[in-house]
Amino acid sequence: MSAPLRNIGGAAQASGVSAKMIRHYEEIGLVHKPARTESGYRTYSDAEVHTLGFIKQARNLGFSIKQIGALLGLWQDQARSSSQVKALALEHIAELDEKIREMQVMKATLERLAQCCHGDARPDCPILDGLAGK
Amino acid sequence: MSAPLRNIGGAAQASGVSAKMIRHYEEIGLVHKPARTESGYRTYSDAEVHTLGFIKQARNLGFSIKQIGALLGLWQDQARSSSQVKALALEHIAELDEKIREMQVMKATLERLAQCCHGDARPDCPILDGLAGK
DNA sequence: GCTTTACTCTTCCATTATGGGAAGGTTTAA
DNA sequence: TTAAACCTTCCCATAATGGAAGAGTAAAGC
Repeated sequence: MSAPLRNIGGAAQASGVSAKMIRHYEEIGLVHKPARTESGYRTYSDAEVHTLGFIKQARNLGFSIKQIGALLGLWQDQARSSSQVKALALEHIAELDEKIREMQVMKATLERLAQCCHGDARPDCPILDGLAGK
Repeated sequence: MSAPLRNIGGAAQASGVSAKMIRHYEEIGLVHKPARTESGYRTYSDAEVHTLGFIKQARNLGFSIKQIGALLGLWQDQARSSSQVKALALEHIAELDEKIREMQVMKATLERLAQCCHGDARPDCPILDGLAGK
């Protein structure tokens, strides 16, 4: 009962990361180069698939690839302190918050303009006027 | 008192769009090719600078270049109906809303994980556990 | 064993919007 | 006249993902 090895399609299905992205993550050094069969096919162990799943979860939470690299380093570092991880998470939360706020401002401005626009067959339009700086 | 013509630097300063981006917008056909001096410098009229300012405002509200192309078309179309503009705006509001919602979910999930993390010198960390799918 | 089908391989191109920089010509002001 | 401040084009880079082409490989059916 050796660890099951999968080629890239199986690893993709098991981890939720597309084969395309797995190759990409390898190319940019986010994950180690996997073993290859004699004919050159990549083969992935359970541990490698698990790592890909970790990356997938982190992407789902909006972490950048750079941040994920740091998270992976901490994950695999037995001597990490949880404060390091928490700092990364809080930093990302702050980024999310800023982007959310920016978009809420955009949305509010647009809604205000849209509310003033009668939205019928006539050409005059406060939305365009607003964009034109009037 | 003919209309003052500016070269690209002046147009950039007056519109808030960088010279780099003005050239880019020209290249992708978002704005018309401006006149050139004998030596090849672009020259911009007030109307062209105004158009660039329009684009800048639309970008500030998060419209995509494609959407801005449509907005510009409507802006310059005397026969437009305000309902067309409003439809574009509402569509974009819906996009913003969706992105905001996605990020709020990310943020809430992360905050929940971070709250469980004691954030001290010990290595055990619910954030990493969460990412690892535990 | 042969054929077909489903993988996989690499390499290149595209996306979105923006910026940096190099190498060289022009304008302007001292 | 020369130096600074412009401008030109062209190429490259970002972040994350996808697609397609052209060629090799694996597995299943018959």
